[in-house]
Amino acid sequence: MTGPTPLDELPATFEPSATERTWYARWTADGVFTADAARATERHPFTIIVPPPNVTAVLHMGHGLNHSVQDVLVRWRRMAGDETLWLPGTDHAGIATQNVVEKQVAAEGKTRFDLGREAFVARTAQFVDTTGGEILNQMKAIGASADWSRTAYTLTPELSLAVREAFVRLHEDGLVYRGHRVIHWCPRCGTSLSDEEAPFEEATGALYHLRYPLADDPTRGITVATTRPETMLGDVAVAVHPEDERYRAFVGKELLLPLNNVRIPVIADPYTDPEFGSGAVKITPAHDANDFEVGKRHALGAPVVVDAEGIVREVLDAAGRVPAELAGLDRFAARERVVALLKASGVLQKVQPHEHSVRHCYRCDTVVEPRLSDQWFVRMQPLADKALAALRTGHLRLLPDRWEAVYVNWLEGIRDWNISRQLWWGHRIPVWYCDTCGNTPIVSREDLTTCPTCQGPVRQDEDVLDTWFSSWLFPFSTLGWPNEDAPDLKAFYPTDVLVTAPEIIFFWVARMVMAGEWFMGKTPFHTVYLHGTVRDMEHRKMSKSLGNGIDPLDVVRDYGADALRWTVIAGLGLGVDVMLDPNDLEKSFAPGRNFCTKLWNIGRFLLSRVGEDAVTPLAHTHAARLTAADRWILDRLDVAISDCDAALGPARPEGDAWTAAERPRGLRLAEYAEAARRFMWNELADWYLESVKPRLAQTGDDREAARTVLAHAFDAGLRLLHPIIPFITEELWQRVPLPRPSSYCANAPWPLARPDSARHDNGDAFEFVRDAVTALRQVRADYNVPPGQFVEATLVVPVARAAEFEALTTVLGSLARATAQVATTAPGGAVAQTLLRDGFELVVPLAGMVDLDKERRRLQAEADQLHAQLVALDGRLSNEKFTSKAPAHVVEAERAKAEEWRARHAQLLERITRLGA
RNA sequence: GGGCGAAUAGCUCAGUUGGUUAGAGCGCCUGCCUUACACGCAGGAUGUCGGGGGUUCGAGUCCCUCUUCGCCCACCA
Repeated sequence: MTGPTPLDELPATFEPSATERTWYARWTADGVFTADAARATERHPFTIIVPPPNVTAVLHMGHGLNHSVQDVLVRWRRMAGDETLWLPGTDHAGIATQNVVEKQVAAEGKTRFDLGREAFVARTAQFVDTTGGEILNQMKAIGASADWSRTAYTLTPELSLAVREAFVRLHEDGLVYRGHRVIHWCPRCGTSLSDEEAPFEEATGALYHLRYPLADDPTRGITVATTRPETMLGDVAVAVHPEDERYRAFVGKELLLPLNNVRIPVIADPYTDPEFGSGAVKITPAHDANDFEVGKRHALGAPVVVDAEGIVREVLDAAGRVPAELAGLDRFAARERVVALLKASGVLQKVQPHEHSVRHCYRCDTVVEPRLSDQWFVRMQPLADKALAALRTGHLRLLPDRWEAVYVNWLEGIRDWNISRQLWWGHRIPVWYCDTCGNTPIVSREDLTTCPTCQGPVRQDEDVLDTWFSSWLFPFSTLGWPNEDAPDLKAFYPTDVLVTAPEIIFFWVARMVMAGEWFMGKTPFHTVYLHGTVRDMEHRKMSKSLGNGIDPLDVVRDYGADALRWTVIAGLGLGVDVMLDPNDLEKSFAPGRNFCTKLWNIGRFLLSRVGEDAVTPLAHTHAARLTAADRWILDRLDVAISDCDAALGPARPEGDAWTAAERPRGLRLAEYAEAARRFMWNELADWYLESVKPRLAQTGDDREAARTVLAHAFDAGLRLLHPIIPFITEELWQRVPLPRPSSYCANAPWPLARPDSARHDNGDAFEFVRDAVTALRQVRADYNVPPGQFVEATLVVPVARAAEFEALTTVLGSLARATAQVATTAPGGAVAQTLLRDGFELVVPLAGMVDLDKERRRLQAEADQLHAQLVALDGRLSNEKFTSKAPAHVVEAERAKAEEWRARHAQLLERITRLGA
C-alpha cells in the first residue's frame, strides 16, 4: 500500500469517489460494523433493525433519508462505546414480487397458472436470487454501517421457522381463526387484502337511484340509492330503518328485482341511515361487508354474482340471477350495461354526482372488490391491549409524539387481521386438511403428509401469509427466535430505536410492538423515530409514477455520499418533510457538497500548518502555555460537544421506562448537525484558525501550543461530524498527527466535554477581540476603506488586563487589517467607532477617512432609537404591576438592561458632541 | 362524519415552562479571485409571527373564533 498523499499535494476540492471506496472496504474488512454478542454483556448494546425494503426494490430518496438517519444513530452509538448492531435485511414482499414475475411471465404470453405453483415459485426464487437484494449494495454506496454478516431475508429457513412458530402459537393461544366473510379483494392481483392494504382514495362517482316495484303491486315501489348498480343482481333484500315512517307499510312485503325478476323482501334494520339517499338500501351480502352483516342478522342468502377476476356471472347460489346479456362482462362494463338497461326500463330514477372514497389495492391501485370467502384472521384485541400498555407505561415512545395519538386511535379501534393471501409467493399457511376425517384444519409446526388421526392423505392450505406476518417478527426473528437461547437474541433484544416513516405505523410499527410483547414479553424498541417524507418543490411525494424522483446513486456519483447525507440530515427537523428539487440537483445538494469542500480545505490548510510531526497531546500541555484564543476555542468545543449530545440524546431511558422529562428529548438531527458545523466552520475555521496563523509561522513553545490546540479541536470536530459525513471525516482524521486511540475515526471514542472544574477560564478576552474585529470590519465597510489600507485602532481595557490584550493586538491586524494598540484610558478627539462592553472600548480615530456629517447622522439615529426604547423600558420598570408581579430575576434583568442602555446612550451623545468639535 | 397537525423573512424551518431589540440555512444586495477554500471571505437588507377577539404588568408562545392548507381514521349504501 502506498502512503497517503502529501498534504501540500492534496487537491483543492474533496474527491469523494475514491475515498468512499477505500474506506468502506477497509471498515468492512476490519469488521468495524460487526457486532459481538459476547461483548454486549460488558457494555450497553445498541440495536437498530432496518425496515426491510422489498427484496426487488431499488434505492430511492426515501431509503436515502431513512438509511442516513439510521446510520447517523448507529455510528454515534458505536463511537459512544455501545456494542452496536445495525441489522440489515430484505422482505420477500409477497404481492409486489409476485406481480413483477407475473409481468415477466405475461410478456411470454403465459399466466402463473400455465406454469403451475411449483415452477412459478421456483422462477420467482431464482429471480430474487439473481436480481434481488441489490438495494443492500446500494446502501453500502451511501455509507451504511450495517452488520452484513447478519443480513436477513424473510424467506430464509430461519425466518420461515419463526413465521410458522408464530402462527402455530397464536393458534394455540386462540388468536388465529378461520372466518367466512366479505373481505377486500384485488381482482388484478387475485388475492385478499387486509384493511391496511386497501386504502381509501377520494373519487367522484355517481349515486344511482333505482326504483324496485312491489311484487304484488308494480304501481308502488321503493327507490334505493347505490354507487354500484351492477351488484343489484345479487340483492337479497331492501333495508329501511325500523323507525322510518315512510317505509313502515312496506316492511315484510316483497319487491321484484329488475332485470332478473327475483323476489326480495323489505326488511327493517337499524343499519340503514334514513338521511342518506332515499332512506332505503339494497342489501347485497356477497359484495359488501355491511350488507353481509345485515344478511346474517336476517338469515338471508348471499348469492355471488361477481367472480374472482371481477367478471359478472352466476358464481354461487345465484342461479337465474344474471341475464345472459350481462354474463361475462367485466364489473365496470357490466355497470354501464346495467345502467343502460335500467334507464330503458324506467327503473333508473336519477343519477347524482357523488363524492366518496373507494378502496384501492395498495400494490396495483385496482379498485378493490368486496368478496365473500374463507380467510385466516388474527384476533387482534388481546395483542392491541399489550401494545397500548407499552406506550402508556412509557416503555415505548414515538417521536414526534403527535403520532402517539394516531397509534392509540388505531389500536383502540383495532379490527381483526386477515392474514391469508391467495398468492404463491410467501410463507405457505401451516394448515392441512384431511378429507377423510372431514374438513377440520390441522395446524402444525411440522409439514404433514398424512393425517395424524386416520393416516389418510392430507392437503396443505393453498394460501400464503400476508407479507407483514413475517415483518412483524423482524426484531426477534432476525436474532434467532424461536430459539430463546440464541446469543444474538439474548444480547440484542429488545432493540433500541426504530427509524421509519409514519405511513407504516399500522402496517408494521404497531404490529411489531404487538408481536414483541406477545412472543417476547417485551416491547421490541423503546423509541420509534418517525421522519418526514421526501417531497419535490410542489410538495408532492417523490414517486416512480410521478417521475419526480431522485436517484440517490446519481447524487452519490455527482456530489458524493457525504453531500447526500449532509443535505438530508442537516435539513431534518424532527418529523419535518424534506424538500428536494428533482429538476435541480445542484440547488438541492450543493450545500452538502460545499460544506464538504469547506471542511476539506480547513483540513488541508490546518494539517499543512500543523505539519506531520507528532503533536503534544493537550493533556500534556501546561495550562499556562494556552493563550486566550486557545482557551476560547477549547471552551467552544466543550459547548459544541454538549450541544451535540443534547440534540442527539438520551440514547435510552435512564431507568426501566421513559420519564416524562426524558420522553420528548433527543434525535434532533438537524440541531446536532448545525452544532457540529458551527463549531468547525464558524468558530474553528473563521476565528481560531485565522487568529492563530501568526503563531504558526514562528517556532517555539507558543507554536507547539497552537499546534496542539488545532489538532485537538480539529480531531474532536471530525469525530462530532463523522456520523453524518463518515467518508471525508475518516479521510481527514487519518492525517491528524495525534496518537490514535483506534484504527478508524469510525470506531474512535465520541468526544467528551471537559468537566466544569477544568473550565475555569473560557477565554473571554478573545470573545472581546472578536467583537472588536467585527466592529472594525463594520467601520471598514461603512466608510469604504480600501482592502489594502490599514486602520488604526486603540483597545481601551482595564489596567489589570493590559498585558493580556497586548498579545491579542496581532489578531486585529490579521483579521481586520488594523494596527492596534492597547491603552487604559480612551484617547480624545473624534472617533468613528466605540464599542462598550464591561469596561472595554475600541476606539478608531477618524484620521480623515470619515464623512463627519454622515457619521453624525448615523449616531444621532442610533441614539434616538435607543432613547425611545429606553423610555419604553423605564415606563415598564416604573409600572408597579410589573415590578410586583413579574419574577424577581426578570425585573432584575430589565433593570440591568436599562442601566446598560442609559450608559450607551450617554456615550453616543458624547461622541456626537466630539464630532461637532 | 370524527380526529390530528400546520400557518413566523422570497424559500425550508427553529423559537423549550408566557419575560432582552423574534433567529438559522438557502436565496437576495454590496465589496473582495486577501497564496486553505469564489463550492469561498467580509458587510448588508428583509417579518403588522394567517385574520379577529380575549386573559395578563407582559402573548409568536395561553384561551375563543374565523380563514387557508395538509395528514389520518370511519360500517361515505
